Amino acid sequence: MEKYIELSNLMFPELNKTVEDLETKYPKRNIEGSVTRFAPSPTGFLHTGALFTSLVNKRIADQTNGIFYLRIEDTDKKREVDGSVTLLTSEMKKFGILPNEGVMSDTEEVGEYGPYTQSKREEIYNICAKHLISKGFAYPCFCTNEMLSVTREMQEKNKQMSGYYGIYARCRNLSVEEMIEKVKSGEKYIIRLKSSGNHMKKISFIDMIRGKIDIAENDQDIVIIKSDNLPTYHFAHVVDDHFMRTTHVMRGEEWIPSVPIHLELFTKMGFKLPKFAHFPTIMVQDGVSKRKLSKRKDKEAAVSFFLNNGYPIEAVLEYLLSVINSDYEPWRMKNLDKDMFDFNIRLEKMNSAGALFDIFKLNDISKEYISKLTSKELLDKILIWSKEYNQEIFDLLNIDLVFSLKMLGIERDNVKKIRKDLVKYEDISTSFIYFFDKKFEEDIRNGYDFEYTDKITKEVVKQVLSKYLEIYNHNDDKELWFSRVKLVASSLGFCSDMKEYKLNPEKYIGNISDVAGIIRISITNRKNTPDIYAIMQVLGESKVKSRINNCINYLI
RNA sequence: GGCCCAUUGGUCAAUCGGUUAAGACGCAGCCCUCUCAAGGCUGAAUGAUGGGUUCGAUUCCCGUAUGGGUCACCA
Repeated sequence: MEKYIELSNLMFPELNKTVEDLETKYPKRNIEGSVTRFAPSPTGFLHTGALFTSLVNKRIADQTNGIFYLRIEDTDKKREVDGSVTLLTSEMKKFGILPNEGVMSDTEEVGEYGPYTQSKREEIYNICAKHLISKGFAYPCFCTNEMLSVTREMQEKNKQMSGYYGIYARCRNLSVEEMIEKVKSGEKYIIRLKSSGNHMKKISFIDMIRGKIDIAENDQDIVIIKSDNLPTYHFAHVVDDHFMRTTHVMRGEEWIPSVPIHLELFTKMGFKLPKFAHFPTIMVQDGVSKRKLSKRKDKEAAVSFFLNNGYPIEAVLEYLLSVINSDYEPWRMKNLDKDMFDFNIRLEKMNSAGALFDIFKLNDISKEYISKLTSKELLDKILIWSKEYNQEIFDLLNIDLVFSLKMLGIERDNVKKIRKDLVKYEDISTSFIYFFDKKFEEDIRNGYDFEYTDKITKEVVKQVLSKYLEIYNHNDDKELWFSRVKLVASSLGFCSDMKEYKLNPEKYIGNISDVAGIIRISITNRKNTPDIYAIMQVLGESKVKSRINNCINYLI
């Protein structure tokens, strides 16, 4: 025992703080609620899976009036990407996933349990590592990378379990005297856990989503402090989640296999275990098989995909909520006017199988969401979005805001007929583009999209437009307007009654919908649009007339 | 390969041993209709597989198959 203490003092001569000091400095939190965290590595943008993870953590904390904090796990300096923290925090903010504590931006940390950036916590890890060494639960390992890879190759050749354990853990069998000797002589080392586990023995832990999980004990002398003096994930996780007083460790299922390591570490440190929950991975269909959402292959893997395309934040969040707990949807249908966060998620209800990312479902939720907005709300949201993500749309809408508002109000501010053709804000640039003169003119530069037939010839189309223009009155109400269209139809040999037309199609050149279609194309150059009367009302008399006139001229 | 997790329609899924196996998305058809969207109605489509346990199994247990994860001085 004495010897271990001597060794630990030799390895950390400057360090005189103890684990007890840390316990005092980071006392148990005086709250009832759950303490959860999101702990990403600063390796780039916010991944969709990470958004899922952070949402659950956030909700569990909020639902219990607990604390949700953000911790940055930057112990791998090689993989770190500049600017990630700024990106990460700003993207989380956009989705409304604000931490109560921890890293708020790349320059700001809030809370009494920090620092919340792992690279700033070296001393804390060292104190804990020293503690382990002084107890004989950890030791310095002097093996070089070359030695380790030789061992690994041999293990592979002999089909043995790879890793640093048992007889392969050369340095664990060094006597303390030898260790002291080597350290004194300045030999380079890293620090390993001295595992006392038995791989043949099973232990179990309770996962809040999956229930009891039986798994082999850890017997690997895993590295806890690397040669750059920073901890590995396993050690940092145990130390941080203890001293930040996390009650619920909730992370992706890829961590399940390393839980035995964590369990041993918690125990050897004398820490109380937090509760664990491991989320299923969000998958994507790739041909016939499923795979993890991949940063490189799948555009929807990055949260910026939703932002760039103008998916309403609320829709993305609702979609995620429905993946977290599938009873969210029925709840939503029953509680139309409630806030989505009035819904309490439950870990036990979460499906443990990996869910496919379903863009159709997201689209549907998004359509539904947008359809419920008033035109004023919609305009405001699109303006906010486009200002940052789509300057062209922003400029177009700003040409005449009153006009834009009317445009978005078509078949909207009327509960009976809700349009659901807008999936995301970006769709403005396709489905509403003909409202803008500049864009419309560009569009017809290559001609109109009329489809001529034997009966409906270019000449007939021209006649329809001329006749329509002749009797058009902008002040008509909708019924009057339609009766005039009927008049145009019957005067030129079209049938103005659909039922009659279906009975005797051969008697007519075409029907009322052909006439409306011709007018539609002359004004919008689209075969499909919302109510053509409403469109004309928004465009105004002079634009309508000049567009029809232009079209007639084109046909000559 | 070892270990771990998973497996109900194309997708998300409900069922706390007994159901005509919900619902949603998507798909198809019909109705409504100036086109589209929406809406209404209808439809096709599901318990991977082999054994147990049980009066009875989608539900519990075991094997097999398939998919995913993990075996670093990365997280």
